[in-house]
Amino acid sequence: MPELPEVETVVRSIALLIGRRIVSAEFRGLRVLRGGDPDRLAANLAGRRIAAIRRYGKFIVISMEGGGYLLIHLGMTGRLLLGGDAGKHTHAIFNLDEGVLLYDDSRQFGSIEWSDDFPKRVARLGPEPLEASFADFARALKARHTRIKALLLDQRFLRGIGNIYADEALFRAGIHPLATASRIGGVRPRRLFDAIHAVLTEAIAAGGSSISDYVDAQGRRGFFQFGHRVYQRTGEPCLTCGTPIRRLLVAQRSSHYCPRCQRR
DNA sequence: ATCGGTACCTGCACGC
DNA sequence: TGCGTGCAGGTACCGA
Repeated sequence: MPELPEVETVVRSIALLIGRRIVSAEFRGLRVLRGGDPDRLAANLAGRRIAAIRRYGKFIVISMEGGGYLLIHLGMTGRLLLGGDAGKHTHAIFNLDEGVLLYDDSRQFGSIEWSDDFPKRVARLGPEPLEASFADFARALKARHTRIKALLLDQRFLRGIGNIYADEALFRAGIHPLATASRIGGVRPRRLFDAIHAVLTEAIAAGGSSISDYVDAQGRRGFFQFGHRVYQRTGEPCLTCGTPIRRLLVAQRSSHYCPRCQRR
């Protein structure tokens, strides 16, 4: 579920944990723990204090006092929850000197891993969409001969954009999802850059999109789903021209677009 | 090196 | 009620 705006909202909602101490940690059945040793990680975390919590694209990086990083990715259904009871899909429990933090993930596409050094998975990512310069964006766009929708989903191009915000940005920019990135010319690179900026900024302000069950660490739903113009609106009228929104598959992902506003 | 397709996992909505 | 199908904010990995 979570793309950049949702992960940003989660990070903000757990910022109050900075300075807290992890008393103990428990990991259950973990596919999510990516081959790491649950007991060793629990022992490593016990007694350590949280120094910083930052977001890089869709990754959450928790820096620990004394060095080392806890890397968390929410996958499709991952949730970090402050307080509450452990359930069927709770895979990690962090007992803090004040309160408890749970990691919940029904589909188990998320991950939790420890890294002594700054995580390589994060170092490999492209720039933050809200920090990248237009010049760099335009240059990178021109260099890629792939379909624009697939490129927006590529975390090495920009980090943090997922299926919802890719579709929403392309709609706002009037670009067809199958357009070849390098052949997007004229004012359209600028329009796409601005559209990405606008849609992410608006979504963060709205606390993200809650399609089915996304919530922040305090259990609050976002409301940017009410601002979606094409995502999951197949068959409904385009808000600009009334043409029914269409859906097609690009890179095995649903892409929603207006065939009139987004010509090939 | 770059691509596009598949695998991973659970839950839900739908048609029969 | 149950069963099969398709779909869902994710990334990693494979072969071409």
